[in-house]
Amino acid sequence: MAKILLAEDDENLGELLKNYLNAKLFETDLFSNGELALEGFRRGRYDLCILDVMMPVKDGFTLAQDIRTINKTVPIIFLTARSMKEDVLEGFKIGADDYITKPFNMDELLFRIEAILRRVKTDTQQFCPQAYTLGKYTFDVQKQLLQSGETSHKLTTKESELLKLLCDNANQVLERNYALKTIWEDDNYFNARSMDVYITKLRKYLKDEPVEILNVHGKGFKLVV
Amino acid sequence: MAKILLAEDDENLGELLKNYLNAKLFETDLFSNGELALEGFRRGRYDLCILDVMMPVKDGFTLAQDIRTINKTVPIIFLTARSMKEDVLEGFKIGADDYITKPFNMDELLFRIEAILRRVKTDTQQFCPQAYTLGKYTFDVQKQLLQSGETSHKLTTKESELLKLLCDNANQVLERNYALKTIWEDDNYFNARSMDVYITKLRKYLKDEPVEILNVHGKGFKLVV
DNA sequence: ATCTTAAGTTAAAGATTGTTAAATCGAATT
DNA sequence: AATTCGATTTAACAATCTTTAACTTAAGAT
Repeated sequence: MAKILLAEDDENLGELLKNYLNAKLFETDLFSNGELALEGFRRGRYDLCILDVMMPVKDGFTLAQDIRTINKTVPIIFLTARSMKEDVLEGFKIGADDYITKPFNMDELLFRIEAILRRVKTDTQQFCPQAYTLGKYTFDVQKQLLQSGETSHKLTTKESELLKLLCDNANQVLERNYALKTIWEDDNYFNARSMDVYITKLRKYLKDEPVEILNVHGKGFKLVV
Repeated sequence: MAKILLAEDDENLGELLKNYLNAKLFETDLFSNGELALEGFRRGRYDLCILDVMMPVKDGFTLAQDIRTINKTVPIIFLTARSMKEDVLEGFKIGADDYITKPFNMDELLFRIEAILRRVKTDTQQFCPQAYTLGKYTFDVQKQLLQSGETSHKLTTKESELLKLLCDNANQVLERNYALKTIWEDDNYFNARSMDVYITKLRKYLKDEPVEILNVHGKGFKLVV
């Protein structure tokens, strides 16, 4: 989840924004002036900054420049009191990604945030190599490979997806409808039967291992390790 | 210098914008409706699209969606007649990077364009090198060359385009229909089979490398590095 | 105990993908 | 205009993946 630095001296607006953004599943830290915000920026790792232009102690533009000396790429959005053209252009010169004039619509701000993060994110998606240990096997999720020194099985996509879900929920019940919606995109009778077939396949791979796929009647399956 | 696609049915405004942007050292192509613009997009390589929402034949939103099926990342800015909130939110949902309401200030548009291009540029500098590393090979996209000290393969255009898409989406699923629309311009049965042939070719080049092109049944392919 | 529903297993059917080779296309050259 | 050559598409067949079907077994309820 993206972390947002919010610098806004108006306490009411600041809290309102923070709550709104947090409700939208962002993690927002609010600072009431530019100095504090800069300190906060040094301390934490933020994915995006929203800076009010008019603030006591250190205004938004100065703050932005300070942030830029620390981090040249973090997206910055300015909030300006009204459409002061000079302000706007000044902001973009510093390297703003966007600006919004007060009063503004929350949804619009949200969409602008999302538009910017989307652009940043598509390239930041770094792969996280995932591997689980199942008895003598190592399950490489990326490569869809179940391998040990002696033997190895190349898994099909569905086998791999299902095994991954089971591993993610090891020793817990993986609910049928959740697995079906996640992997098969719809939980109907036929997909459920298809899933049963794949459970059988996985059990065959793991039959000599000290792990077991148990059925929880009417609920789902549990991988016991 | 960045190339801009401009779709605007109002001839006066369109020419004005085009001249302004060209004066600012962009290379701008103007299209007077959505159909022509889409055709132009297929033909040329653009760094940014500016689309009027209200256009005859094909409106801006439909055009944007068509463009997105061909290219998921090219920045899009909408021009809306007035601040129609629904329009705005709709636009962002499609994946707009920004929008501007008419009447607008040319300088502001320019700064917004620059802000977006700046971000795209830093991203591409950081994450999308012109060359990828695949095992012992270096894949030079420009030169369509897959080379190592010992061996090197000159790739054909299609081989190279497909490998580039796979590299861009490394460790993620490259969807069949996306690849087909991007490289083959149409996803029909025969193009799909043609793509399969090229997957085989690429696999042969990479057969001794620690990278692999996996099939995701019914979805597409995944280059695992 | 009996009944109903869920799950297990296996095999076949259906669909997608892998591979190779031949046919076609298009640009460059004769 | 014909020829050549490489690139791409089409065709044919093989292999693999997924779903469906049929039948069996197990679990829970009456």
